[in-house]
Amino acid sequence: MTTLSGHGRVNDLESGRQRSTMRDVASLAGVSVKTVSRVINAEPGVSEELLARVRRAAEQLDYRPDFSASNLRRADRRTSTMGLMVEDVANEFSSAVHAGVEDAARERGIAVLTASIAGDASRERDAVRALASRRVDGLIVVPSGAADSSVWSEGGVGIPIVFVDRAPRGVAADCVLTNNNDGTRAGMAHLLDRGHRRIAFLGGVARLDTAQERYEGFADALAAAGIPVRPDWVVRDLRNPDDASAAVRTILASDDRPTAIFAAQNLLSMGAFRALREAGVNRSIALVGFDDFALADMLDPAVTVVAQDPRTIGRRAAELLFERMADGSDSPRRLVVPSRLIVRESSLIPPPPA
Amino acid sequence: MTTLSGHGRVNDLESGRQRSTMRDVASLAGVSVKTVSRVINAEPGVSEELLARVRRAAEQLDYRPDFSASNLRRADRRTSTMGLMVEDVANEFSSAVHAGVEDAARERGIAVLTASIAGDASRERDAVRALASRRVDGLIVVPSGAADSSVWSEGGVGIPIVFVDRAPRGVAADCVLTNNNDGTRAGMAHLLDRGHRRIAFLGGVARLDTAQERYEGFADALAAAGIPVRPDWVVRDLRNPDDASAAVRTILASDDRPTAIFAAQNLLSMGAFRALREAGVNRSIALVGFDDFALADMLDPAVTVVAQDPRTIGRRAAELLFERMADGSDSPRRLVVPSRLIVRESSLIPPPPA
DNA sequence: TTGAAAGCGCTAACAA
DNA sequence: TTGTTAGCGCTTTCAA
Repeated sequence: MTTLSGHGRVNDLESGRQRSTMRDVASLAGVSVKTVSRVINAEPGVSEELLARVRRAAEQLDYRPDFSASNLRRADRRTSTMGLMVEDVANEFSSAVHAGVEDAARERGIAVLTASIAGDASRERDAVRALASRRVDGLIVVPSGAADSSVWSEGGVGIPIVFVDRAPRGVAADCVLTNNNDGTRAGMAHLLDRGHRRIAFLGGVARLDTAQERYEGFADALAAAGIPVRPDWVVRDLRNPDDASAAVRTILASDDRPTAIFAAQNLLSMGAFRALREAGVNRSIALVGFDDFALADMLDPAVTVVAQDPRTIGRRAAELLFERMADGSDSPRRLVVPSRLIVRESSLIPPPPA
Repeated sequence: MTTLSGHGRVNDLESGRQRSTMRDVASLAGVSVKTVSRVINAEPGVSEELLARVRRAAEQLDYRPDFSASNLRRADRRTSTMGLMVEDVANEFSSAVHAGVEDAARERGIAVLTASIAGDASRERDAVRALASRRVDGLIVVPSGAADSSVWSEGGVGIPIVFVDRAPRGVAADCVLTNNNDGTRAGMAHLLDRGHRRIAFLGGVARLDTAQERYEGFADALAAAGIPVRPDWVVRDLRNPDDASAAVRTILASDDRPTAIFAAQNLLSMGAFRALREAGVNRSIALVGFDDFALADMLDPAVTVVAQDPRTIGRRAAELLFERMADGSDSPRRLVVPSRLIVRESSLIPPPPA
């Protein structure tokens, strides 16, 4: 076995191979199991002497309490474990949310189980089942939009859930969101202020509220400026950077080019930037993206973004979940973590003189 | 409670609130618990009729097996849960490893608990304890180097561990590594081929084998070319992009500048690039980095890297762990996932004519 | 302050 | 093919 044995520990032989139980500790300390239980759980009412004896025995046997056994018998049935379901743990936004969730969870001694669902409905179902079977105390979910909301009613039964980034339609639940519409309007206002009138829009999976709200923010901003939406400059349902690059190439192929592009998500901004650069127009067509991303400020030109704060979003979601688990009152809460416009260079490109 | 109840399901009242057990299913189906257990675990030898009856009852009650109870009784005591300890889940390398681990784990129905340890020895200890108490079947660890290897002997007792990226000193265990020395030499050979003789080195925490091997690769490459190491151009123990930026600024401040820089880690490459760009020399001093990173190819100039394959590393580590859990033979295995040089533009900058 | 007995939800071992 | 009994490691309940 690669199982590590205790290098240089005194009692290698007794403790090394076999996991010791409370009973082992009890018999070594010469007390009852219940006394050991009291010591391990820091319950009051154990004499100093026994306390010391039990501790020593536990140390000697390298005793580790068994969460599942404890949980099984315990009245509240808490596992001190929560689940986090995201699109893809390797994605910059998801992993920042994850980090925020971990921060909050660690403070409370709660462990985090993660599952990437990759926009796949069946994986979404499987993940819920897997987490439910492991009796997580709660769930934080960035819904993929692939599965309909029934997953959350059938599957989530009995587990408190907090949704992040977007709530599935028709399910009233706690959620932590970004102000998508306002954020997009702020980005658009900035472009309009700089004289842009011909602006293209690159949007994500339209079924998601997030994407929908950002599109509406775009449309609202144009409407407020008295500019009609040009359907040929609006491409939605884009799923990855390559989709976005292709969309930009198509738009650029026309004689009638926009002077600026709004990309509604970080992967789309990256894809758009790539296409602009490959076409050699990265310094002549303006770009604003929703979501910040690493090195956005190091590109040429540095990309202006409407930045979300995914780590804070994750932390708030976890805190909301813990409150939920504790009180369980019946009014779903909706938290908005504001976005902010970070003006860099890509939006400062003026429209060409007509 | 925000706990979701089954929207539109037939048996909301029975199933909604209370979690049902095997006993509930058994009594609803009119069979014994053991029969239900057989059905749930797909054991053979149950008549078609009872099978159907049990399944219907389970469905009706929205029954979910309880992993911890099952695990408690089961002979092999497997929890079908594993742990992953990384520096920081939000880091690009870590999260790619995580994704690879998840890929392999999902195929086997194993859930992944994650913990970020942020190079903090006490967090490393806490995480091991937390995971051990939850009885994970195995552990994949990217050691921070902050804690000494005793964590892995004291703490890891009884749990199979696979180390990734670097193995802690003095512990013989399975690990999955990159060919750090070779990779670095390949990057250096490329720079030397292009005529560079004055090359600076930016290294990570020197205590880690990874960083040490990369430094040795650098030194070896210079030695082979008959070039002495210039101590003022070697900066090690850099922990983040800012450290790297500062180091580059210091190096640039001297009259005697290098013509190229080798950065031994992705965060350091980013920091180095930033400093070069801010000094306006990003197009005149060559740069090669270890580790690829998002948008490296979109920078100006696109950054040449020695790319690791962190997702594959994660997958291989998980597969190695599963083998370990299954067989448990006693020879630690060491897997090397090769890196490869991706030549982009930053290394094609020639040294200025002497 | 301490401990004995029962039982959490499930599966192993065995019996019918 | 089906069911019964015991017990996994722990906490609850209650008695000493």
